[in-house]
Amino acid sequence: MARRVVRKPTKVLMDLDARKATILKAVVVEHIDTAQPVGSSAVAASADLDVSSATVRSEMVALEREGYLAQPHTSAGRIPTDKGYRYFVDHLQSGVLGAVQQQQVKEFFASVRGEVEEVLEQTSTLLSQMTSYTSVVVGASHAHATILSVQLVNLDAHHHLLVTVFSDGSVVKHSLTPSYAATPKEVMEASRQLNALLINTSLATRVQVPSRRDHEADLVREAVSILHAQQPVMEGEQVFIGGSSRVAEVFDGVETVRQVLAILEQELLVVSLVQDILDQGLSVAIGSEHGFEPLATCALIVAPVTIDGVPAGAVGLLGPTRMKYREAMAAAEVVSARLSRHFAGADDRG
Amino acid sequence: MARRVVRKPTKVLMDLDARKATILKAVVVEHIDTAQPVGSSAVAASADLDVSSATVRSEMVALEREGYLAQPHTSAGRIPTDKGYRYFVDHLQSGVLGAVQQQQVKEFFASVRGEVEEVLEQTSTLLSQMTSYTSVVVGASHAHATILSVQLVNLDAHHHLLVTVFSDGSVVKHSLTPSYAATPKEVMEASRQLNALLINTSLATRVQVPSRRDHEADLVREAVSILHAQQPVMEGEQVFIGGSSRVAEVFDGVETVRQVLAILEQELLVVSLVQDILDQGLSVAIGSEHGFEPLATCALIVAPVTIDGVPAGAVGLLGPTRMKYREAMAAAEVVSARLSRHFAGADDRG
DNA sequence: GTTAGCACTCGGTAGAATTGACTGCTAACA
DNA sequence: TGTTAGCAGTCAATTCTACCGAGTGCTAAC
Repeated sequence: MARRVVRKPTKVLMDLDARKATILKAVVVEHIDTAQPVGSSAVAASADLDVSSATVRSEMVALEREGYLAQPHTSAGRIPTDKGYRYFVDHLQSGVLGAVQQQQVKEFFASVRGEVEEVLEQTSTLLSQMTSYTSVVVGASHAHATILSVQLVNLDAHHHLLVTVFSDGSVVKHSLTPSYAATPKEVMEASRQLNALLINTSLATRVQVPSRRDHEADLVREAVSILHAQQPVMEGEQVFIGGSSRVAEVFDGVETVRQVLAILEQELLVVSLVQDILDQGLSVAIGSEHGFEPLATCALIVAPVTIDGVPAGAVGLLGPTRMKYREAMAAAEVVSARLSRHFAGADDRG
Repeated sequence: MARRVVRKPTKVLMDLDARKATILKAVVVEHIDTAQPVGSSAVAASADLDVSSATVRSEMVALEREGYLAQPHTSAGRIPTDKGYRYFVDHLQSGVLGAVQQQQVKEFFASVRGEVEEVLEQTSTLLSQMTSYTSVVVGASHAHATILSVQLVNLDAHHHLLVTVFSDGSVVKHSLTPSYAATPKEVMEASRQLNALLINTSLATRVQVPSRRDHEADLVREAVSILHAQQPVMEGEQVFIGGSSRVAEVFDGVETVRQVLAILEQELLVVSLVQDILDQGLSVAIGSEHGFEPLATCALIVAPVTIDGVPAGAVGLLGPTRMKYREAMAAAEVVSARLSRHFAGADDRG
C-alpha cells in the first residue's frame, strides 16, 4: 500500500542553542498567528530575550543558512521552512487541550449513539468543528475479524445476496449473479453450507470448498471466492471526511483549495497517506515530508485508534503548514484516545 | 421533508417577440461563455440580426424593464437575470448530448460492476467528469421495499446485531444492546421469530409483537421497534457527491466556494433540495428559484431515476447560474435514463 | 559579542490620469 | 413608426507615479 515513502525527518545533529531556539519559536508562533513574514524587531520585542533587533537579525541569518527560516524577498521578514516547523513541533511546543474542549469531547462520546459508521462520521465532524481544520477518520478494515454469520438471500432466480457479519460488528454484502437459475431451496442449502464452512474463520483462512458440480456447490464456491477476493488490506476500510468546507477557509488561493479538495476526493489516496505517516511512527507530516507534491503546503496530523491494543483506524487533521499544531495535535490525540476507549468500552457497540 | 418551498417559475404571459428572444439568447450564450457583461454591439455583431447596435440597445432597455436582463452598473453591458436564464432554458435551448459523451455513458454502464452503492458512487464521478460540475446522486430509501430476511447475530451477551435484507437488495444493520444477558439460544430463537414476523412486510406495515415477558420476546419487541423507528422517508437514503473540487473551479470568490461546500456537507439538506425541485416537476432550479438563499448564485439540474416506473432516486448537477445548461441537462438526462435501465435491466444487480 | 546607526531594497498603497467599453438620448431618415 | 448614426456622459479597470515603511545587511563603536 505504500505508494510513496515518507521521508524520515533528520533527527540527529539538529540542536539549536537556547537563543536560536527562542527566536525560531517566536517566528513560528508569530507567523502562525498572522500569516505574515516576521521581522527582527517583532521578535526582539515579543520574545523574552534581552537583545536588540540587530542581534536577532544576525541570528536569523544563521537560522536561514541552516535551513530553518526563509525569506520571501530581500526586504521582508522571515517565514519558517518545513524544517523550522518540524523543529518547532518536536522541541518547542507545550501545553495541552483546553478544559472546555476536553469537556466537549467527553460529552460527545458520552452521548453518541448508533452504528460504528455513524460514530466515525460524527467524530469527524466533531474534530473538524473543534479545530476548524478538515478532518479525516479512517475505520480499519475487518480483514482480521472472524466471520460470525454468512447468509445467502434469494432476490430472484439469478440474483442472490451474500450477507456476511464479522466479529467486529461490520456487515458486508456481495451480489451473486449466477448464469444458471437456482431454486430457493438450493440457495437456502448453500447458505447453510457456507455457514458451516466459514463461521469463525477470518478472510485470511483458506477453506475446503465442495468440488461437486451442482448448483449448491457452485453457489458455495462462488460465494467463498468472492469473499476471499477482497484485497487483504484497504478493502472495506471506511473513510469519513469532515468539514471539507474548511479547506476554503484555511488555505488561500483558489487553486490551492481546488488541489486539496481534489486530493480529498480520492479517499484511497488519503488512507494510504495516513497509513504511511502512521507506519513511520510520526504524528504529524509537515509540508513535503510526506513526499506528496500536491500537498506541499499542508501539514497532516494523525493519531492512531486502537482497540485493545490492536490498530483499528486513525484520525487525522489536514491544515496548512502554518496550522495551530499544539491545539490540533491535542485534539487529535484526545479524540483518538476517547474513540479507542469508546469501541473497547462498555458503551454501546455497532 | 419539504423544508422550503420551491417558487414556481411564472410560466404564463412571458412571451417575447422573435427579436427580443434572439437578443436575450445572444446575451445569455455570450455571458455563459465569457462571464462578462454583454454589450449591445457584441449582440448586434453576433446574432443573425440585421439591426444596428442602437436598435439592440433600445430592445435591451425593454428586456431590462421586463426583468430578463440586468446591468451591473451604468456603463456596463447586460447580464441575464434568473428570469432571463429561465426563459433561455425553457424556450431558447436546443441540441442534445454529443455522440462522444453518449458513447462514454454507454460504455460506462456496460462495464460498471458491483453493489448499488458502488454504481451510484461511480455514476456521480462520471457525471462530474463529463460536465465538470459537481454532481449529486441520490439513492432512494428502501421504505417501500419488503423485507426478505431478518437475522439477529450474537456478538456477545449484551451486544446483538440485527441484519435486515430488503427486496431492493439493500442491507441494513442495527445494534441491540439489552441490559439483560441473552443466551445464544435465546438470540437464535428471537431471530427465528423475527423472520416469521417480518418477512414480506414493508417498514410501513405494523406487526403484532409477542407480549410475553421473557428475553426472546423482549428482543423481538426491541428489534421491531428499532426497525420501525426509522424515519418514513429520508432515512436510509444515500447521497453521493462527485467532484466537489469542481466547486473551486466553477464558482469565483473563496467565500462563495466555502458556502457551497458547507451546503454540500449537509447531505440531508441536499437531498431535500433535490426532492423539492423534483416534486415541482422541474428539471432545473435557477438562482433563487429554489428559495434557498445561500445557493442564490447556483443552478441545480435534476433528473429522476426510476425503476419500472417507480421513483428510485435522482441525479443532479450543481453549477453557477451561468452554467452550460444544454450540455449539463443532456448529461443528467442521459445518465439518469441509463441508470434507471441499469437497475431495471438484466445487468447484474446489487 | 552586542549594539546603534545608516544606506539600501522592495512590496504595497494611494492618487491621478487615462482608457475604453458601454449607455441613453436625440435628431435625422426610410 | 421603427431604425439608425452620432454624440455626450458614465464608470470600472488599468496604468503610472510617487511614496511610504517594514525590514534587511553592513559597519563602526562600545
